[in-house]
Amino acid sequence: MEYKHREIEQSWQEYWKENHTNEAHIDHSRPKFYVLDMFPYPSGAGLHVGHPLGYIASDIFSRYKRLKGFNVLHPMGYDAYGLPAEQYAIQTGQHPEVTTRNNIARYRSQLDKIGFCYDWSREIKTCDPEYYKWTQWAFIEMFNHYYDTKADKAMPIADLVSHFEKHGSEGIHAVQGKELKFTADEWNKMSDKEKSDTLMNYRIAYLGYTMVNWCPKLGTVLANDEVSEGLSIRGGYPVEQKMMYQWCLRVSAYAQRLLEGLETIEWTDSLKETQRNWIGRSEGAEIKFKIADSNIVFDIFTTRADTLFGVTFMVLAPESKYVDMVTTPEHRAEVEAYINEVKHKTERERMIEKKVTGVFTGAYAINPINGKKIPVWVSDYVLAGYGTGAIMAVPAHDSRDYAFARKFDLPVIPLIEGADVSEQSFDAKEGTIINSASDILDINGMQVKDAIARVKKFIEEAGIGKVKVNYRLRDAIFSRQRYWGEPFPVYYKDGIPVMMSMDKLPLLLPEVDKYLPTETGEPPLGRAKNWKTDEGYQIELNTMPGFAGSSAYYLRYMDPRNNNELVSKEADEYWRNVDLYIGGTEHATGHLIYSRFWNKFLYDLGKVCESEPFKKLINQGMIQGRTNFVYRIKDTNTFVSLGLKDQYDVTPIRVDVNIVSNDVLDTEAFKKWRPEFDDAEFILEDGKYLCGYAVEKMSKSMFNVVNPDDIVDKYGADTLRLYEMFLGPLEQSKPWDTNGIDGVNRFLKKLWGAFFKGDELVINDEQPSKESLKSIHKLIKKVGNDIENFSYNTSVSAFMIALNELTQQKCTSRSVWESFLIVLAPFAPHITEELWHVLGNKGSIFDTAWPKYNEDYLKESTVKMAVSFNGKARFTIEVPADMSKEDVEKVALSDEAASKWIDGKTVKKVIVVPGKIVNVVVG
RNA sequence: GCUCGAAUGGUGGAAUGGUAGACACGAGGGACUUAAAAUCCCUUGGCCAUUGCGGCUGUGCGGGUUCGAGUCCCGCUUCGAGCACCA
Repeated sequence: MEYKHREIEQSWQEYWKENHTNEAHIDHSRPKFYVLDMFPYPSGAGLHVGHPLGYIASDIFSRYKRLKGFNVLHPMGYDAYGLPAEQYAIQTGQHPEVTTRNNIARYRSQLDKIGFCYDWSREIKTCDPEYYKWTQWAFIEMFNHYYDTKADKAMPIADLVSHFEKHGSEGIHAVQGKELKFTADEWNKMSDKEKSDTLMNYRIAYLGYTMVNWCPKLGTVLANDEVSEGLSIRGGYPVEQKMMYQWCLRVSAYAQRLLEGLETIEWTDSLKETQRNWIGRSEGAEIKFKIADSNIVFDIFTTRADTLFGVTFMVLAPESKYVDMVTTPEHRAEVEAYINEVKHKTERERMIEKKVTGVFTGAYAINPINGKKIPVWVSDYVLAGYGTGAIMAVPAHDSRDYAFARKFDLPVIPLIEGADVSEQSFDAKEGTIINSASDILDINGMQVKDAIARVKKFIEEAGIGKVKVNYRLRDAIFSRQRYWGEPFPVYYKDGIPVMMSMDKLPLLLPEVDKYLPTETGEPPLGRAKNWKTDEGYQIELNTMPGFAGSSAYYLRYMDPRNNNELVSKEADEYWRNVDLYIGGTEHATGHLIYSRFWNKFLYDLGKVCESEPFKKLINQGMIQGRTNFVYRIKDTNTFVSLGLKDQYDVTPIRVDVNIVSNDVLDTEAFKKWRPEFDDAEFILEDGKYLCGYAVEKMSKSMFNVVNPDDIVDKYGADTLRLYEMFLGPLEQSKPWDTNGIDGVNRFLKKLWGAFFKGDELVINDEQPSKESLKSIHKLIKKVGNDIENFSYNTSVSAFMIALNELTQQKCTSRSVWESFLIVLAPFAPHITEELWHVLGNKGSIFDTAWPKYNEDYLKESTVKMAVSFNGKARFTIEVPADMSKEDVEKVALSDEAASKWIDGKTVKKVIVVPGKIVNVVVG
């Protein structure tokens, strides 16, 4: 009988659908297991063969867990808001919703063909009002909370308000934008607008003036993780810095908990490291510097309090408010010119130039440790957004300060014994301190580490500063000046932002005539008719960013149709959090930070019961494209095969990989591929045209896109699934190469063939042989271990080995083959279901249990051991597997060859490792 | 610059510190076939021997620990990833 993958796969996919095989329900009699894929943004290009890699891995794991008796939740949905659909809308006028719906339909049909076990009854789309109602709800909750540092969690803003009414700002423990001080009386006298503005300083979702990444080409601000090297990730357009009044999320309040939480989850070290870098905790001190002959005092942040004696100048960021305050009249013109110049440079220009620039303000600060007067400069190498936007410069021990000092001829005072600072700074945090003494403090002779601690303690005692921990993590900018996103449930009453009540949610995205900013430069929602509340108040014109919808979607899957809550308590307490999350590394600093933040916020509110959303996370590698090249002889239409191309002057041309097989070009298809090639001629080698290849990103423009639909059609979904896993370790990036796919396809055909002789089923109820039991139990053990360790490629090899062994043993025993099918089922669900059925079983193979393996079958009666002398293997002995160590030694030494070798020398040591090698040390 | 990871045949890749190269692709040879496809069998790291059995060498480079190192340690080289005027 022939293996007909098309019929088999279609019929089982229908069976699963009709029987709701993959739907999950709360069931307290079974342990739960939640397996999640990072849901895709449905792009217009559809899925290529790289996308399903992670989905296949999670599918295998889900099916395996199910066979192991777990109640598995394995849902899928779409991250449906995104720029491409909107850009397409701008160009064509087609509503992004239409584009998105079409793309989703395409994705769905592609996913269905691969035979995933998703519970589609739980499907969600972030652009669905029933879904984004809860995104809007979470935003309102964030608006209504502040972060309390004493309780170390989010608390209702109302608590803060009542504190203000009684005590003013005195005695609060709140994370705040600026340090504000006011009395109860002052608070009570504030206007509603003033109160609103003041509270923005504390709310977790707040409106604030911040420096944002503005992308003029996209017409919107972007989050830090959406920008790389001064260019937007989407589209690669230049990004500039701009002050804007924006909605922000106070993610920074959670910095420490986001850092600590990493200790409790099973993520790869590199991913945790990336998040630690992004959070960027740095311990240091904030020290007060007074401007000479004035009352102005400003703080600087440093991690090197020990270098206070080496400060030879101060630097303010151009955007610092102190610049204006300290600049002397004589220097004002020069300083203003400099600031103007800096302002007009984009971030990218600043980075490319890397020139040392700056200007003197004319002011002097007083070093609090020794009373020395030091000049205050302005330079763009100091960032406004980090620390206090001001630094103390220690050129001897900081390379940036050093470069600045050399350029402007400022003094350099070495503070560490033996450090040569004539050519470059000495940045290392080690050595013995010198030149560091004054009337009030002497740290000479101390080691750097101790000196830092000493100075920190001193400045706190002397009241000239305080110990401070800074984080690089910034608050997330939450407004986008775009159309295709969640509308903010906010309206403005007399200039005061007001949250809508829950009964007004979801606030639906309105229709607009064009997806472009208004003539007055307002976001596209400015075009919406009647974008006002019933009372006539203007509704917010910005929309939420892409990460808004993806930050809590894993919770919604637990209870996707609940109209009263994001997730019911019952569902949350059963499914808890994601046990296994699979997705790409590109979300390491975006989605995976925001989700953790969002989850912790909901945790503070008591809405979810786990403080971390994703217990274990696996990053699947990227599948790159494998581009094929043909070589055209210059100024001709003749193409020369790879091996002969060096004899000619050729231009390499990318050719569609779909008309190339095993690097051999289908020349007829090539002629038809493009009109200009229809009279192409070829210089062949060995009668074939061989193409060159290169590994590149998989994309249409490289002609290297392989569509999974084509593979499924030609070889079947089971072959695709096995082959994707066989390609290499899951977490490693690798190029797609269809060349090897015949191997796994052959394996499935052989498996099919093993069940039949002609059209007759050959499987019977005979007792399996010892060898067959050994082969199958070896396989059960190996595959179980491999799946738990995500080592799927070696599993595929194990199946091939086991199949070869069983066929060679002519094994036809039903029990053995049934075990084989169950173990293979997670990888190749269709063929195993079919053969399971052929064996006379009813129902789905996934309703059975994973076979138990018996260690006894794996034990060898005898083992071969290599006996080696001084590490060189000499001969092999065969001994009973359960022989004692001492007896093995005796056998090894009594062996004829051994005595010959030892002749004339004495045995120093005999090392016996059970089942391994006997090593005899002679000398 | 800092942090993390990687380097094994023609290719993708296997190897709890214990006979490196499993498994697969490709390649070469053979069987079946009028022929091709499909299928099956043999060979396949390199060098030498192949009228012997086999021998030598070999996991990016240089050291070290160990009876024994692809694996552990130290120092490099190259590639990849993340962060980056973060004070």
